[in-house]
Amino acid sequence: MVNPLRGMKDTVGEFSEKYTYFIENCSRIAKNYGFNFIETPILEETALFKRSVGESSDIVGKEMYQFIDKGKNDVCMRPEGTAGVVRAFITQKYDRAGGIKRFFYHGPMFRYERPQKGRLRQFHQFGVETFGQPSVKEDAMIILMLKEMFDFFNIGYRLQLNSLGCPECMPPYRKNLVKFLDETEGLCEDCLRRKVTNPIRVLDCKNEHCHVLLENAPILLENLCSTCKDDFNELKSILDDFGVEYEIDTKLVRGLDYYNKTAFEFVSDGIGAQNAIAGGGRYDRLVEFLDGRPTAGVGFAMGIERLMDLVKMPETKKESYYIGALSEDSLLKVMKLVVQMRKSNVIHTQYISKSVKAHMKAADKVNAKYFICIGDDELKNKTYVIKNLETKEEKSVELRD
RNA sequence: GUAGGUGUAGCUCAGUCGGUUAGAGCACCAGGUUGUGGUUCUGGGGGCCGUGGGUUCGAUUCCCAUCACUUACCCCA
Repeated sequence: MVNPLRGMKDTVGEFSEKYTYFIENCSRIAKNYGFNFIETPILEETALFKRSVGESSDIVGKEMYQFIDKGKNDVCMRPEGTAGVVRAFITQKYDRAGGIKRFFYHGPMFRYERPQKGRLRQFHQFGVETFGQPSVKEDAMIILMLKEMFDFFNIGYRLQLNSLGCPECMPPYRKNLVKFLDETEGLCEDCLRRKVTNPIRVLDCKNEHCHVLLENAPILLENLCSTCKDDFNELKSILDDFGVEYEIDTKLVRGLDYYNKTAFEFVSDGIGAQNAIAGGGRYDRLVEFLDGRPTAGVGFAMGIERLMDLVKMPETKKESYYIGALSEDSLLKVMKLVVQMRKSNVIHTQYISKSVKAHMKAADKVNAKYFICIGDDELKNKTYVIKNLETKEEKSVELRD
């Protein structure tokens, strides 16, 4: 027997129904907010992810499905969605055209990690990206959109907010932080490495000992330039106005290198240790890092698998038909009726003749609302009966050729 | 990469202090007098007890190894 690879799951059964339901409704809401569907390739040049997600990130450092293809290209299966969308934005020369573009996407992402609850090697994200809109009002708007999606599915969450500053205030802060780290003894190995590669991520360290050492570290949020500070305050005030609750987390830095200014994460309790259900923020420099014209960007991604346990499907109302044959002679007639009715209805059937009772049991099994059976009597009288299985009402209908 | 937990029917799990033919519930199929369902009743199919080795007269059970799944660390969605 061939098993699926570790950390890879089939989309099938109940999960498949929820998945479709989720994508359909998120897509609908995103369209209402002015976003258009985009799909980018799963395979991209490795350089794309190295330059966008960042070599210092764990994702690029150790979690990528990377290989050399038959054309000797160094390629990767995408570990996240933003890089590809930004690349597509530049490929289409939208950066040169100017204006505002909004995209939503969904599909599989790949990271070579140890699977656990809420973490797979192939998982699925639904995400959005806005290009060319530097206003913090857009940041607020996509958070409101995310809230609307979660509210639609009745998913509880906590929103955590931070600001990562901009090219004006981040570098001096970073210098400050590195100085502090240099003076601090006893940091864990990872932090010593991060101090060089990406010092901001030291703040994010889960090591308890490091936590204690970092208590007096300079705080990013208190060292923002006036523009960043104003923007962050405006974001908070908009969210207040819309009644969106949030927590400020000065240590929220996120694992990807491309974020600046607004960074946020939606977390949910009770779904295991992997509790981030959505994350996003602003990435105003990313387009130019990837050789496009400087263009502001902001977006988020949701982890679909992590949300599926929290999504409850609405009661589906019965509406399908079941049509069965009572004799060998009526089988063909049943098939004709089935094909004709399938033009506008969901029809279940079976290719064998059997008793009314057996057919009705089969009709119940597929959750049909209406029941039709055709046997020799029906062929002779040119009529058949439609039975409503819920109300038990029966209605006679003419059987046409 | 590290640590714990679990592998028995399609699914959820019992069980064997080592001993004849390995069980239940659910699901599936058939039937309950010859054309009216869901609940019920009866019957049926279906298991190399994860894999390999060791101890033993005898292993699904004890021991070792291995693989898979799972949870957690780490990191993230």
